[in-house]
Amino acid sequence: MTTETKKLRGRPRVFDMDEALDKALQIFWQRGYEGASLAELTEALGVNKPSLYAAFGNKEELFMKALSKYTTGPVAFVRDVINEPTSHAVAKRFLYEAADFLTQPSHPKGCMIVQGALSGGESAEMVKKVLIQYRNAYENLLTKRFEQAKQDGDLLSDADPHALAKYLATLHQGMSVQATSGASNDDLKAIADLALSAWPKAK
Amino acid sequence: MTTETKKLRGRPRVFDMDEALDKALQIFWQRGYEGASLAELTEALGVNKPSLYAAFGNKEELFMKALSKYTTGPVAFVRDVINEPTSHAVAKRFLYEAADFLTQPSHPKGCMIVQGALSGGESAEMVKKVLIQYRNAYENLLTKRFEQAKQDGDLLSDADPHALAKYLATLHQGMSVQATSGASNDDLKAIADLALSAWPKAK
DNA sequence: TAAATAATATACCAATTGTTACAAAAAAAT
DNA sequence: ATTTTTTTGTAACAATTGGTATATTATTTA
Repeated sequence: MTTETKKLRGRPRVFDMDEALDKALQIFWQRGYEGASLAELTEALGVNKPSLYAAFGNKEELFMKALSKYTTGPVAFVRDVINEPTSHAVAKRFLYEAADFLTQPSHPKGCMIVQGALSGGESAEMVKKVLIQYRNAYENLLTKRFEQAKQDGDLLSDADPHALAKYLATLHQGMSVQATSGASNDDLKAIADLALSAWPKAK
Repeated sequence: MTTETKKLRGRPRVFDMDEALDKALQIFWQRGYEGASLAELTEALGVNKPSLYAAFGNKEELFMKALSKYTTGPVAFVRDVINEPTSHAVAKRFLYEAADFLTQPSHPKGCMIVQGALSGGESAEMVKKVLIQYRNAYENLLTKRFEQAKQDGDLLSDADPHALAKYLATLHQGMSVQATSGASNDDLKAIADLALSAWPKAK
């Protein structure tokens, strides 16, 4: 029993918070933080503004919660990537799964962490910063994995873990832009293959 | 005499259209289409709204004109890239100049054609489309250059010009995101070097 | 000097932005 | 049955959005 439904008093909430957050995620994913208006959000969620504010706080908090759901939901798989046995396998799986994910027709194209708030006005500043942190966090994860690969002898001593991680992150971010612009899964796979041919050989 | 200053009648314009457009470009470059408000634009240009509208049309037209200035100004150099003698030289110069340009401290980080309107509300739809066209146009330029390289024997017959062009475009777009997120010139150069090591050898 | 022309500044417009007061409604607790 | 608690719906809020009407000012032409 994960969700302990304790008897709460007061008028019961008419909507499911998790479903609502999911719908908010879709909107933010597609429109970006500033591009998503509260009118569109409440409309899509089927929840009026006071209820939305009571449940999630303001727009920024709603975005952050949707973002959190994004990282533990749709893109949770990327954390497993580092468990591949070799650095090459890590890179390959990362780029291939990115290609699949970014072009999936079941949800908006591209990555929310990349496109959620790249540019924008003053009001998007905080969201922008947080998204940069998310991107850096994942990049650091890859860096550490490739440092490990060096210790394993899987990467030669002249390999640069930081550069390799940034290379993959850059490709992912570029592929995200490509996907949003209409690139197909095959297009991205071809890019991934080309990119992988640059991968340093093991000893 | 490029600018024929014909005697116009009526009250003379108090601001320089070219300078004003340049300032608008900076704002759009940094904020994106939707993120740039008319208040910020008029403030930065030192021109009040009626004058701005009389001179450039509405916000969308102003953006398009700034975009046009962008392509014939700051990023005009990318058209020369295809004149390099080999496909590898084209790729190298493209990525290196991108690294320099995207991190230059004299103007906003990143590329306006990438970040100008990746996501956004309904009102940004047209701008979004136009930016995609610009990106595709340059990608096609690279594709054609690499098709030529195949005919030249500079690329082997199994090379895929389309994929190579998309590979470079993707790297550029990813590097643009990286630059906006704080990556340094050296970071981007290291990415470029790695990316170039994937380049197919000539016969 | 007067007429014609065009850009200026102020002040406004309706529509939308994110956010909230407030009263009615629905449940549990007393 | 009444109180307490919480959510709901309506309706509003000030601020900002992109965009203009209008009157004034500055210039050239006649």
